[in-house]
Amino acid sequence: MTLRIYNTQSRKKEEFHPLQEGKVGIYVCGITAYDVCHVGHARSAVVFDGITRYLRYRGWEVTYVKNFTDIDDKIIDKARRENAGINAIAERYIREHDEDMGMLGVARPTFTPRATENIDGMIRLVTTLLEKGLAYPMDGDVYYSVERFPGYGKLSGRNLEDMLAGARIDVNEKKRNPLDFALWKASREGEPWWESPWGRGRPGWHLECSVMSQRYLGETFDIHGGGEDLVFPHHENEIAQSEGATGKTLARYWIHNGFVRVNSEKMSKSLGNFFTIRDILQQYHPEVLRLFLLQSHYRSPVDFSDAALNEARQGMNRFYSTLKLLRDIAAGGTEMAPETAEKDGEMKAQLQSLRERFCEAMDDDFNTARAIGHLFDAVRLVNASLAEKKPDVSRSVFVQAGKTLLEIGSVLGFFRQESDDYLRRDREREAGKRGLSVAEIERLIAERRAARAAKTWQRADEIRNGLAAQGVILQDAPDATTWTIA
RNA sequence: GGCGGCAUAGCCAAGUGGCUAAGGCAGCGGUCUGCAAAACCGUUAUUCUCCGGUUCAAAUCCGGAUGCCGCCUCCA
Repeated sequence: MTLRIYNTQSRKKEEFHPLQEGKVGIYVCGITAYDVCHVGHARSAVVFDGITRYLRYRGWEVTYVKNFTDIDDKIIDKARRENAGINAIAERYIREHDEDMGMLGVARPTFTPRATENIDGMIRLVTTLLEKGLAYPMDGDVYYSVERFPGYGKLSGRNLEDMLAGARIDVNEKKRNPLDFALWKASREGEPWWESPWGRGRPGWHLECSVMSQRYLGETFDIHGGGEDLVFPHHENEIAQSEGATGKTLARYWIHNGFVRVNSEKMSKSLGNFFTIRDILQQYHPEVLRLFLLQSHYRSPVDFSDAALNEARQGMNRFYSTLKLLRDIAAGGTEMAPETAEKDGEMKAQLQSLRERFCEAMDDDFNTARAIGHLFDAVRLVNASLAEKKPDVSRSVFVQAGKTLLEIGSVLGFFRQESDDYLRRDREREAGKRGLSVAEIERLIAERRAARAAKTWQRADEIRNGLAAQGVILQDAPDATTWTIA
């Protein structure tokens, strides 16, 4: 089976073959560290986390590089407003980013370089571009001359004439062509600076990625990713810089994730319609957010809402409820069929088929939505066997089913928690949101158990209906009553 | 103004030329249950925004219309 990836540059799905047998190099543009991350950042992180996990699951050795932009206008502004150093600002938001991503279960990239650690490399790259006649200095700035790079526009499907025809480009008389972009900016009063052959200044935004990707992955590497808003101009400019300097292809496959929307509009800082990751994780389990994000294909827009998250929550509860059943079986607490059960072979075949269908879906441009569908199929299969009075599948095969679910789920970053803990935390969180007291709920349940034991059904039903009116749903089992929030 | 994307059930969402149009949420009927809930079984799109075309065959390809969105300025 071959992995196929939609390449932004060709606008087609292409077969993926890494440059080096058995190894994959991937570079993803990270955040500018000037504020806390919102759900849009979470999507990008979760999508590329899933992609790298799958590439590893498939057996490739993956080097995953994700940078931090720690020198930029917005960081400087923020530092000024807060009367702090830019390092302190960047440091703070990088730390917060790492915390958020940690909570989301995003695995750390192999390397997380920062722009300011790579100034020397950037100066060298600008020097090369000047030597090649692809850039020109102007009053302490250095600009890239887009007309001198023949492939300019190839990633985003634009050409210079069309772009110039559109009148929305600000005029800067220092530039020879309005589309030229700054490689190096002379520093103004009070701004941070580094010494350079062109005077004291600081790098333009696009430069760092060209330098850092080459440093960790080489002149040509396999996959370059980021949010779709980076296609133009950021990634187009990276190509111009890197390929202009080396004469070699920068990245062989370009992957861009779609936006998170709110009421059909892009979630963004400037529109002010964003939700921070940490706020959402107060309301929902991280895996619920992951499920919400991965239930759509990574290139489609996804509309963020409380209702949508709650649907994902119901789905995740379905997974964990089944995992709990399987875990209880593994612990030996459930009476089971003998090891020679008649349907063992069938179940084993289904489990193998689950693996295959999962890989088939993921091989088709990381179709996590389809893959998750298969996971739900497996849940139904297991539940159906367990629903029978005498399951005709033996314990060891159910144990195997649990392992398979955990194995496949882990590729998507799911099922990282013990099912009992997950379900308990879900109850408590949801009760908290509604201002309900867990102790009071459990007291009423105990009272109802006594009523049921005494067969005073009226009182038992009164308690249950009262709780149900508040959204507390009871589930009576022979040995205990559990509860959940609707 | 230039360039591009999307439109599938009540909602979310896979499916990109040919078997019964995945899956989730919600709903309905049944099994189970003291009654419920969960789970399971069944059911909910003769049809994929609309109009034309290509084809033996189209949600899937082509043309047009309508609607929504994005990039072109910082943006995941």
